[in-house]
Amino acid sequence: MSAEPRTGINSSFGAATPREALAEPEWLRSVPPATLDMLAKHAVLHRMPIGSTLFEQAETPSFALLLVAGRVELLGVRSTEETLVEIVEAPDFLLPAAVLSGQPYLLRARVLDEVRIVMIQAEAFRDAVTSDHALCLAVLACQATQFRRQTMHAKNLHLRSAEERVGCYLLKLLEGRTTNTSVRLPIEKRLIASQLGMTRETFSRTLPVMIRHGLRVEGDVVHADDISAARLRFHLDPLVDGNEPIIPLQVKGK
Amino acid sequence: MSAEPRTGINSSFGAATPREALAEPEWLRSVPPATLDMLAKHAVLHRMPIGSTLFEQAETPSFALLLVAGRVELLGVRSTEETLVEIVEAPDFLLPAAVLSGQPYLLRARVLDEVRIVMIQAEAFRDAVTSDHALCLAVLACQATQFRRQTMHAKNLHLRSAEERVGCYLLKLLEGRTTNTSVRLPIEKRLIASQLGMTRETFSRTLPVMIRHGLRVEGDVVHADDISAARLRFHLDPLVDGNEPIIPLQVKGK
DNA sequence: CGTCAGCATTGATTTGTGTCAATGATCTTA
DNA sequence: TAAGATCATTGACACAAATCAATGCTGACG
Repeated sequence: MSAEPRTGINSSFGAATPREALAEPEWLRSVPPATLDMLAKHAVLHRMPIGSTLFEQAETPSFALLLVAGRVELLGVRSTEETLVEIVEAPDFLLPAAVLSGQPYLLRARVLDEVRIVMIQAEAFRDAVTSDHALCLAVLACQATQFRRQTMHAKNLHLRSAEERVGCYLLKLLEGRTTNTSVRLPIEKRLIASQLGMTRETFSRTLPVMIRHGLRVEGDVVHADDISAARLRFHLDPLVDGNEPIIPLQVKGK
Repeated sequence: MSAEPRTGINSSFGAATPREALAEPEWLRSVPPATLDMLAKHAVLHRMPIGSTLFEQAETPSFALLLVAGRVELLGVRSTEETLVEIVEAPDFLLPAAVLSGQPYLLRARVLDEVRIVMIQAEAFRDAVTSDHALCLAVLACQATQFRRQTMHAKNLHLRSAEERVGCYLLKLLEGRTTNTSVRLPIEKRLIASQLGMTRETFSRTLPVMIRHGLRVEGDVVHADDISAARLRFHLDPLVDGNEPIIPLQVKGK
């Protein structure tokens, strides 16, 4: 493995207060400052280290958690088994569905990167959503995007073989950089494996196979020996691999 | 198999016009009549037979589809493969996420029962959501509930074996009726199988095994020979098997 | 600097489910 | 009522991926 640590793109060391943090996500831009003030009044800004559990399955949410920096994995749990259901990247809300409906969380949330979160009292959050239309639209946009991500994830798992999932994952990494012919794996292999719905071992075994299709992984670096060969074998599908941004609709008078 | 046909509980032959249909779902109650009028003006009421495709994957939605009676399956498609992602039961919206964001559908929608749907022009729907807070909250509640259903489905598939999924499915059917010791399967076995994420063959093979745990399936009837034995082996979990209703928050003035 | 914990790799083996194929049951339609 | 379609069952088999197990690697920390 290489020497330098793998850091996320989240250097956003900005925000020192909840109010500042609430100003960061673009998709909260359209929310009136007064509403954000109100939310901030019932919120605290927190920093949590890797591996911390933000909430546990079956817990009833007492806060709405706005992730302002870092990544969180959402896991379905059954005694000792865990299965990754989604990875949330800042800026986004963590399972707004549970908070809004006041129902227990269906998943466990664990910190992947070091994260910064705004914890907004659930009651205050619901009040804000019911009293401010713009916020309601923003949350709806979050929820809609997360729903589609979950759908894509399900399709990826059920419609592709392990090998294809790995191939497409690597290919997608490379497509990001048009110029470069090699990329760093953004996270540990065990996490990629769980994201792709397979065991570490299977992932490990699948990597060498990729050489046959023009992709070589050494340590945590991906080399595109023959990217057209890779594209020939693996087909990225925007309906599975797409990155869809959160774009709230804008309030309109009647 | 028994002689009598299996009919859904959806006899709601009510609504003859879009406007009437929009008045039916309880979770639209809090939406001002004026808004529903406006939606109805841009909508048509349609009836579709079993097997019809309501929309195709990758299509860009031109209508918001409100399911007022019947059931629809949402399928991920890859060439000839299909995988069931969700089953939507009336009354509910079909993939509001796609309509709101104006992005292409990620799934194919196919009619299970005969359905009745209100087709609302997408643009009119978005306008209504951006101009009426109550509707926005109602759609948000739909979207949130669907998100949680999808999460439960994912957990069911990944955290339980095929046998457990079948057992829990049958057990859940029986738990509905406290009095009775036997129930009809509500849908064809092939559909149950796909709902449980397995092939017909596997489902077929798993049924006889259930006898060991006090559940006997003959034709399309489930007999609870020893329901406590079944409960001992299979554990229903509200975080996986729960039925959560759509309950929108109510608009509140500032 | 050595020890220890977590990750990664590799091999041998198992196993749950899918696939393919054949037959029978049931329902539909002419 | 016969024919054809769809669904269900059953068996034999294949195979992808998980599991178990052993080893090496890397990085953290006293």
